[in-house]
Amino acid sequence: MDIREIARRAKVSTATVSRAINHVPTVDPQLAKRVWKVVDELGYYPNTQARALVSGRSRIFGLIVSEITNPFFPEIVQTFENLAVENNYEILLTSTVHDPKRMESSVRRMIERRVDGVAILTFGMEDTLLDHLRFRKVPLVFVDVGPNAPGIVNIRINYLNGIRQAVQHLAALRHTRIAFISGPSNLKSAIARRAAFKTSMTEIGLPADLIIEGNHQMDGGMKALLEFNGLSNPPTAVLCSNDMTAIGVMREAYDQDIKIPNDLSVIGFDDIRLAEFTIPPLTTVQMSQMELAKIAFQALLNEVQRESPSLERSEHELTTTLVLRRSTGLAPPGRHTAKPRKGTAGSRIP
Amino acid sequence: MDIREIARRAKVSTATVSRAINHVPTVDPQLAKRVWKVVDELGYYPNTQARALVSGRSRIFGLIVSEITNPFFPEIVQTFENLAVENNYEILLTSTVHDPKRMESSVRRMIERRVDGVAILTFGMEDTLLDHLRFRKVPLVFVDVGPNAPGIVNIRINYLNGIRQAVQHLAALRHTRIAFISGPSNLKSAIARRAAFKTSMTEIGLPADLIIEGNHQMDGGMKALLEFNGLSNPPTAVLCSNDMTAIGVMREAYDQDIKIPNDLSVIGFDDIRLAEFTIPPLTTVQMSQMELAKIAFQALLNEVQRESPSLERSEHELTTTLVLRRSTGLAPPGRHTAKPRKGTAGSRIP
DNA sequence: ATGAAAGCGCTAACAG
DNA sequence: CTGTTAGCGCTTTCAT
Repeated sequence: MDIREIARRAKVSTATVSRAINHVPTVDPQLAKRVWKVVDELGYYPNTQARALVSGRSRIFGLIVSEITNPFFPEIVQTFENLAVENNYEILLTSTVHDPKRMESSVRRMIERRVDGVAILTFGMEDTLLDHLRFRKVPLVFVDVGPNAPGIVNIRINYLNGIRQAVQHLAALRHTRIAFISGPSNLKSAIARRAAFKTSMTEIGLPADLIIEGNHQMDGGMKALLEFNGLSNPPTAVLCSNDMTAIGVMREAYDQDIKIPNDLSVIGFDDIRLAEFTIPPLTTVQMSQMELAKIAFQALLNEVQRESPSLERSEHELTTTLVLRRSTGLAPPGRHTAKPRKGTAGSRIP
Repeated sequence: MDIREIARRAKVSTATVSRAINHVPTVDPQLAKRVWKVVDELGYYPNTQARALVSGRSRIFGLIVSEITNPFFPEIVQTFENLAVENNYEILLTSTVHDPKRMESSVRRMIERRVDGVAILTFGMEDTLLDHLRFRKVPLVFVDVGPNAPGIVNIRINYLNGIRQAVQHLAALRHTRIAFISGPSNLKSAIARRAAFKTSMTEIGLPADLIIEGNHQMDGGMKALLEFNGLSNPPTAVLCSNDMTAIGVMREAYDQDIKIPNDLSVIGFDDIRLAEFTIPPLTTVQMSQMELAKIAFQALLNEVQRESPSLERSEHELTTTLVLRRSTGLAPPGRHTAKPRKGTAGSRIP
């Protein structure tokens, strides 16, 4: 069942069918009605492959993420899809799973399917790979910082705003020993967060000397808390470079029978959906995944709809902000002496 | 840059280029080498739209889920994508977000993009919608139960196995007051789980009288626990129809200062990634999302690679199994008198 | 083993 | 306003 079949049955030419389907205003309403009638009767759906082939636009946007199982991404993917549906786009989702081969195949898949634009929401991607996309003039959107070139859209994150709020929130609760568990030191976004922490502490005259490098995973948070507690004067509050790290801290605290927020305050970063469901609910710096997805999608759409290619790279800013839940509280009294802490909890069943 | 450009530069016909690229064995190795050289030099990538148009196969599998933000799905999507990459397929991911309009658009999108098969991992989809797919002879895979028709693959879940293990685990820990929080009663999968619970209880001579209907969300679990605690003889263990419900129970227990597992044992269902990260880590019935994705993908691939259309619907079974973590323990002593429970925890800061 | 050419389903000139 | 027709980039007979 193709456009000719429709044309035959509606007794018009294929061109008219095409025009009717695409709502070209010049077509006679009578004919249009006839065409639509047949279309509906036969359950005809245009073949997008053929459309793409002739029009040169696939109406597909690529979306490259690190891994979908990373709780940071589902919300983004969902928002991106919602916008795609609204705008008659499809989304080609690929994940790099931190594997160079998969990064390569992601780019290859984007090119093979002739996507109209790509949002790259993964951190750390070879520049040479991106050149393939750039070479083909595929509109690109980056987070944090991408190559400095025309037609490339950049979403800059204001990490400082939220992290400053977090630090000041803790200070207001009379914490002075505030620690930071960073992300991997080869991640731009992690570096920026740590820098924002240092700045925020310095601003209010507190030393930013309690910093341990984590890995943005739960076990990194667990290990870091263990280390902090080995100190003669452990922190009373811990700010984490992402939520998974904070969850690790809370888990380790649970195992050690350290009460949150009474004995220890914890703040995360990202505000993944899960943060609402932890025990206690996690106070965290929100980097709105919905906002991020919206900005990225809209930027792509602008780029595609623009007649003349944009000559300058554009910038967008996404700010971060603290959301209070229940993992932070007043600094424990007598905080300058290490509180005696129990060992691991007793044996469990089974 | 197209196949003709390659042909010109390699001084062969487009047919030969096509054959070389597709590794047709009859092509002269010399020529093939020449073709590949040019392909690599120019960074040529075949246009999949054109390929699909002429071959009639898009090499795209559709994947319909309820919502990507439901923690049950990311693992499935990731596994599905990994398999797709291995097999040179692309995946068209759509979510219904429980909206009839979106269900319709999901089906429409699948048809427009001419997918080679669809895995429907969402519960509750109009049969009339599916008819559009069936009509076009698109291979379909369902979970639980789909329409009984040729060429439709069915993945049947053995709910009983895991739920029986859960019930018996609790019984072994001397629980006799075991409650169940079900899912929405219009969901086939939820009904099946509740039935499995009843069967399992009856088998060992325990009454299955403590059942409250939840909603597969956190708040449903919270409310249910509240209700149970209003009883003169509240349960000492709660089995939940899914993990989010269990997380709600644990959250409410935390608010009520009920200790898990000391005062109350909790078991979930699904074993979403998050279950490992709760406090305490959640004992739950695992329904392997990886397995499910693998079965679904493989079934689709089989269907596509088969020469003659299969005449009978095929069945696959996925079993469930209990995974022990730390949310279950011995029934509290003197369980037949309601343990006095404190009210909500004191005021919190901020 | 290779090439010429038809055609997949659609859109967009161009003609009328 | 409508129809005719030339391709979009590729695969695949059918000849050679």
